[in-house]
Amino acid sequence: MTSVNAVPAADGVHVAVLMGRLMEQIRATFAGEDWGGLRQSHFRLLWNVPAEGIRITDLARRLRMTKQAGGQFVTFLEGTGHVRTVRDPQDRRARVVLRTPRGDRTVAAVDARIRRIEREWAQRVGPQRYAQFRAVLAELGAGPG
Amino acid sequence: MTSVNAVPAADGVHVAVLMGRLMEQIRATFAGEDWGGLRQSHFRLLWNVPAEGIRITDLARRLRMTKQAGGQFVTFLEGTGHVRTVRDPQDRRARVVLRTPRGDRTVAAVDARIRRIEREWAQRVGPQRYAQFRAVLAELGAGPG
DNA sequence: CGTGGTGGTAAAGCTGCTTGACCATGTGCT
DNA sequence: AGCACATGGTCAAGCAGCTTTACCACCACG
Repeated sequence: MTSVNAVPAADGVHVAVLMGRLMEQIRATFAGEDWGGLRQSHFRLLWNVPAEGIRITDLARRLRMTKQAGGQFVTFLEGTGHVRTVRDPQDRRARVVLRTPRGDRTVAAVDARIRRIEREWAQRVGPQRYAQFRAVLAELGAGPG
Repeated sequence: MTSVNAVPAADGVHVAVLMGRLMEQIRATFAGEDWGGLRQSHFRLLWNVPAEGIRITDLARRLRMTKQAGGQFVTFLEGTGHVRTVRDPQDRRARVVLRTPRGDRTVAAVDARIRRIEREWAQRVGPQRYAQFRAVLAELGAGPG
């Protein structure tokens, strides 16, 4: 029996490895399906474009990347028709990124697909245990910063 | 009370995002410290070199990357003195990768650092809840394949 | 022996970024 | 009105962490 303060890491595999494996399961699932040429990085960006639109700089800050990187992804997704951009009338320097109907559909589809994966996981470990798992994950993910 | 089958994902943030945030916390922690020029990818490789040694091809398969990529990392870590390689006397084509004492120390230090992060997390959500979280994570990470 | 499989390397290319340089527009001050 | 400085965005180059393609060296077999 381990002491009360012990973290049950004695299996020799630490959290980073385990989370990496879970992430890999998601990655592999999506990689094995046809998502019209979009990859995870694109989903991540698209997912962070709110309905009201957002400036490239703000989007980039949200994703913790440079505005240049943000701009590259926006250009790509504009080419595939998932977002469009308009000049901000209040500030003619700024471009506001908006999701197209196609972008909306993609986001909805991705959300649904992930929920399906979560349901499978919940079944594997039991819905209640999964709910607890997810609650702790949310608390830790909310984080100190 | 949610239904028995429900996944508590209604916060609109899915697992992938949450896990990404946790991984980012680990990444940022290591990035803010001096690890002698080694990065996460190097730790990952080093961590998968067992005491008895391992062939480059087997190491690469373990990490689910090509043998070429494996070879590149081994070359790098050989340059930094964290691993050494010897020709397999049974099969002169093969190179066996072994950790040096320096490599051993690094692995131990990384393990200790991660355990410290885990202890912080356990304190934040409570040791018991963290233990449950980690158990579920291990089960899901063990995976179907 | 030769024929095919396996261990490894070399070179080029791709993704997902970053850094640095720059221009255009906005904001505040005088 | 004029100027300084900040901010939004783009262009070009480069780096990390891989993959693909091509190849050579050695092994195992019949």
